[in-house]
This record gives sequence, C-alpha cells and structure tokens, in this order.
Amino acid sequence: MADEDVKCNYSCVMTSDTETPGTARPGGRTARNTAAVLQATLDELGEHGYAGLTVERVATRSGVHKATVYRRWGGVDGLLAASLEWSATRAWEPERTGSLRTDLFALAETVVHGFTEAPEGAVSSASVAAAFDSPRVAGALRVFMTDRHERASVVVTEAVTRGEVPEGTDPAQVVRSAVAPVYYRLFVSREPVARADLCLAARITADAAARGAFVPDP
Amino acid sequence: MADEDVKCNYSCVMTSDTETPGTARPGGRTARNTAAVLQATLDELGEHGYAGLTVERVATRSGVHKATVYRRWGGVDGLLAASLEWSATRAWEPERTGSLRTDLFALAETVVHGFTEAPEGAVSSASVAAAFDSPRVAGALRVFMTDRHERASVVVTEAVTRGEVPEGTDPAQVVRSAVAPVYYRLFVSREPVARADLCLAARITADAAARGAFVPDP
DNA sequence: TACTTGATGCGACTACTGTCGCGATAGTGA
DNA sequence: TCACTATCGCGACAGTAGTCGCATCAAGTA
Repeated sequence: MADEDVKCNYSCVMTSDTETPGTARPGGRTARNTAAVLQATLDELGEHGYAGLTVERVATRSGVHKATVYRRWGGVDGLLAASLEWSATRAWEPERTGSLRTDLFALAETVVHGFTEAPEGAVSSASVAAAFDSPRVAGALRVFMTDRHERASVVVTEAVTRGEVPEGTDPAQVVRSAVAPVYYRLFVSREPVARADLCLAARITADAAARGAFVPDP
Repeated sequence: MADEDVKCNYSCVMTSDTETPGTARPGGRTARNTAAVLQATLDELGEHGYAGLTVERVATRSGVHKATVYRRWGGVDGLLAASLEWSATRAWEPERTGSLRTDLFALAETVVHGFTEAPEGAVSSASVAAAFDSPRVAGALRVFMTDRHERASVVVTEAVTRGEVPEGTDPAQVVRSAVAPVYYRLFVSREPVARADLCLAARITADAAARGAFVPDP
C-alpha cells in the first residue's frame, strides 16, 4: 500500500474503461455508472469517513439514483467491498532498502501511513471496520490482504537469495509477524504507534527469521 | 480474559449492588435500571451480535423506556462503552504454566477463545468493531486493554525472577508481541488462527525476550 | 434502422432511529 | 413522615434508511 498508490485510488479520476462483468450489458451507461459510483464512494470515505458513508450521499454525488445503487450494490457494505476489490487490482510493490530488517521496517511504516493519513487512511480502515458487520467486506478484505502478503513476500525471498535467511522460510509468516503489532496498536489496543515500535517489530522478526524460526517443521 | 470470566459477564445475573456514580441519586431505581440495561445489552450482544444491537431492543428487554436509555447512555456506543468499563472491573489473572513460552502460548489461546466462541466472543469483538465509529468506545477499549496488559505482565515479571529473561524487560511489550498476531489474523487479514500460529508467536517472543530484545535502549 | 429487453429513473411508501416536552414517580434528606 | 426534585415513563414527532412498482431509456442485435 504505497503512498502514491492509495492517493491515486482516492483522487484520480477512475479510468473510464472500467467494465462491469457479470451483467448482460457491461458497456455504456452501466459502466459509466459503476465508475461514477465507486469514485463517489472513495471521495465520500475520504471526506466523511466510514461512519458518514451513506448510500443517499453516494447516489447524489455520483448522479446515479439511490434505488439503482441499492439494486446494484445492496448497500454501503457492497460499495465498500467493490471499492476494495477494485483497489486490489492496482499494482503495488514494497520498498527495497538492502536488508531484511530495514525492508520490514519500511513495510511497517507504509502500513502506518496507509491507515492513519487522511484521506487514504479512511478508505483502508473503513474496510477493516466494515468487515466486522459484513461478510462480503470480510471476504474482500481477506482476498486483499492475501494479495498484499504475496506481493510483500519479495523482501523475504530476496533475503533468502542474499543468504540472510535460511531456505524454506515462510515469507507470508515473516510479513505477518512484522506488521501485526502495527495493526494491533492501531485497531485493538488503540495506542499511539511510535517509530521505536516498528523498529522493534522489524528487528525481532528479522532476527527470528535469520535463526530459521519461520521454517515450518516437517 | 479467562473463559469463565467472560461467560459470567454474559450469563450471570448482574450483582444488584451496582452503583451509578456521577448521579445525584446513585441508589434505588436508577441503579436497578443501570443493571437491567447493561445486562440486556450483554444478552442482546450474545444473541444478535453488534450489528443487531439496537437501543429499542435493549429498552424492551430491560423494561426501561427507550428515551431513558438514550438520555443516560446516548446510544448503542454508550451502552457498549459502559459494558466494557464494567467488564474491566472484574478480576482476571493469566494462567501460569511454568515457562514464559508456554505462558505466552496460553495467553494467546485465551485471546482466541475470548473472541471467537459465542456468546462471549460477540461482546468482545463488538467492542473492537464499535471503536472505529465511536471515540467513547475507543477510549474505553484503550483503558480495558491497558489494564489487561498490566495484569498479563505477571507472566513476564515472574520469568525475570526465574532468570529466564533479563532485568529491565518491558513486560507490556512482550505481551503485545505475543498476542498481536492473533488479533491480526482475527480482525485484519481474516485468516483462520491455527494452534501452530500461536505456538510460533509465543516461541519467537519468548526467544527474543530471553535475548534481551525487550529491554529499552538507554 | 428498428426491435428487444436489461438497466435505470422516479416517487411514494414502510420501518426504524433518535428527540422532545410534560406529567408522574420515587430517592433523598430533614 | 413529609417535602423536594432528580429521574423516569409516555407518546407524539421529525429525520433517515431501504423497498417497491411502473414508466422510461438505451445497449445489444438482426
């Protein structure tokens, strides 16, 4: 979730070639409506947050009728799930700094920025919040996070090639271990996230990885 | 958050000596209303979850008028915050198993049970969910979690006394490190939590603690 | 171009959330 | 026991979320 990536999700005009698969008429007005509604959803989230996200407002802002939005997306949860699925299709690559420890630190820092800084933070944390109520958002979030794990795994596989970390290390587990404390502080214990906390998580994870802690037992 | 503790929060009749501080008439009907409403809140949460928690239902169930509930608690978020504050006053102590690694494993296991098993899981995760919308619940959650960190810290300080872990180790940081991956899987990445995951988190944390990773730099 | 029909716009409608004023009730202290 | 008044019950009310039936529009096709 790089800075410029999420920012683009929010402020850029959505590409008009957005197709609407699964419908009998994927082109024309339907596609234009899809783009307008999802764009309005992201804008509304950025301005008013998840608590202020209303089908009525999205409908007005996008110029698409309220009943149409309910028919196509079912409600706010459907809008959020669709936005998240759309976000997942965008390219993203983790920053490379030279060592696993600093790579993991940079990764954790990216997570903090992506969830705390407005307006992109509103979109991301809204998804986490909505996943509690809506199975559809929960599913979309799970797919999204799995994708991020896979993409972030590069920093681990490269560390294996460099010889920093033993063969057979589970990359996704390393990533989870580095970012979990960040999410924990942000969303569960509701504590401020300090630079030292990221540093600690990255160091512990990198050290454990170097010792082979993330190589699954046979 | 031991099993029998949370269960009691839910199913036992609240003690009638519940006082209502901050009001001019803390006894009598006001106190009875407080007990009835909070009990109804917990019952409703257990049966219908956070999404189904309604002031109207709580009012009907408790026999207290809807307007009164709105006046005293402000809405569902107030009800949830009050329930959480009340839960925080109940005694809780972590299980002791003999070593830091197994203590942390038991702690993580307790967290999983406390958040996934119905009905007590509904109450706990509802608080995490509501904290996104409501600053009041977020505050209550922060206080609650800080309290749990302090209580759980015993397993670390005892490990220091046993000589497993160096002096100066920050107990709360150790606890966070052990439970963060659990919360991450439960609420963010929405992945199943396996026994092996808890084991891994406990082992990594205990090893790092033994090496002095949680002793703050001067 | 004309036809078919999926998708949309429209507005009325129900159901629900949250608020308000007023009279009644019951703690609290004398 | 009595007076005072904080708190509560009551019902009416406005505002909002979500649904439904029908007329209209426009994408896809011959």
